[in-house]
Amino acid sequence: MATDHTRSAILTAAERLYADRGFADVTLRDIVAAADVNLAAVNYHFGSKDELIAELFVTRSLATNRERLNELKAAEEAGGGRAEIDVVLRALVGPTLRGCLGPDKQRSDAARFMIRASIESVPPIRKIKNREVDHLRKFAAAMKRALPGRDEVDLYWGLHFALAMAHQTIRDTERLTKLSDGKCDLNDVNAIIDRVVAVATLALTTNPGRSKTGPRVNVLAAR
Amino acid sequence: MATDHTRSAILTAAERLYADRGFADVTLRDIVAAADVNLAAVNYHFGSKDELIAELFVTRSLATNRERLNELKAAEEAGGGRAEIDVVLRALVGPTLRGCLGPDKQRSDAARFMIRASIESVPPIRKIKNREVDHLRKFAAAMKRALPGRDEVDLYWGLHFALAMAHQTIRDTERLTKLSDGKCDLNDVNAIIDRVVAVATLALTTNPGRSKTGPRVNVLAAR
DNA sequence: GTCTATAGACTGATAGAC
DNA sequence: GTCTATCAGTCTATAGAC
Repeated sequence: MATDHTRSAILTAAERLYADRGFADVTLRDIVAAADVNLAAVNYHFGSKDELIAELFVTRSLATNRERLNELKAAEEAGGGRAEIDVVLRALVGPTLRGCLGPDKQRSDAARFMIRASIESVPPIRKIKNREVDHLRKFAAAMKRALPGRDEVDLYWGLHFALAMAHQTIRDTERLTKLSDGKCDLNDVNAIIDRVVAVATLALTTNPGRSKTGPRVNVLAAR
Repeated sequence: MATDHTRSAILTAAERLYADRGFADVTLRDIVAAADVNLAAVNYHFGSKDELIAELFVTRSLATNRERLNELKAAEEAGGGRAEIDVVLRALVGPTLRGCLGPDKQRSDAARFMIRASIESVPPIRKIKNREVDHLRKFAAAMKRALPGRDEVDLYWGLHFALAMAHQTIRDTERLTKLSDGKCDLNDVNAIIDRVVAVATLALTTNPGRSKTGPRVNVLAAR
């Protein structure tokens, strides 16, 4: 523990470099040069390059998951063990979106690292994401409490689509900005959260065949 | 052109290997061994590993884009220059989803390669995807014709969310299957297309503050 | 224990003979 | 157009100094 400085210097430098230039472009030699430590120190402290990336990602995603569960728990306790569906969805996508988007967040190394992890999805990160299912089950359960009458399959699709909209917005900020010629404001995080929650809530609370326009709008219960 | 066989042998072997094992795990030496050609042939015919990947991806995604535009054009001609919004959205997400999901498609090298490209998103592929905006503008225009009264910003968000749901479904098949304990059928492509189109259509055709359950459901026009 | 220095195996890329 | 030989650069592993 005498020189824990080396370990944290590697973590700090790696997070910044990966955030700036991506996983493919940054070598261990770049990292140790920026951290001003020896090359072998990475292997000594983390075992391998992949484990270094995994440690960075686990730290940040554990924090997000904790925030999500805190929001959910607070909402359900306030509602006597049951929260409205839009509040549950807000607890699911809010922390992630707030952590990755927004004007000043753009400068945080941690935020930019998580965006990068979302875009590039290298093997060590994919491996960790696959273990996320247990965490999501808690939200599926809360959604079931919020909408006890809804078909279980529809709930899973609703959860899946809510995460899809949130993650794609983080991942593809640039494309939406270009496509809309800057008209879609990606800096107003709260407005984005509202949009995602609203669409997912609507999909989960509208009964099949109720739309006023389309002839075959079956919402979540298709076919 | 005497030995164009070498070139196509490399393409075929590379597509299969990348589909099977991902971009990170497959080396040029693996590819030339499978194609039974010389190592230097890859650099001679394609310039670099990245350009080989780019060529594979461009070929497949051009085919999908063509299919999308054909569907859109046919629908708008049938409707006298204007198609219903759900039909436009179906032309947008249908070809991609049909190309990547489904029971037998799971065996096609091309389909599995495109899934892999969607998941791993290596630099050469990201570069190509960034040029996709012009293609999407045609769909934004068709959506504007379908819903002339709708705020332009809402249309862009609707397009963005439709693509988000489609791509995440392709990317994260495994997670949804695990989360739902197999209850969500990822083999029924038509049902999935219906779901995605239905949610996106609903989001685009419902006026703010009309939901029957939530107190603050503003759909796409948030804040 | 902590860290340095160094070696080894592998990668993509290329020069030059054929 | 094809091939051999070889390049510089990468990650990983380890022997040994502090």
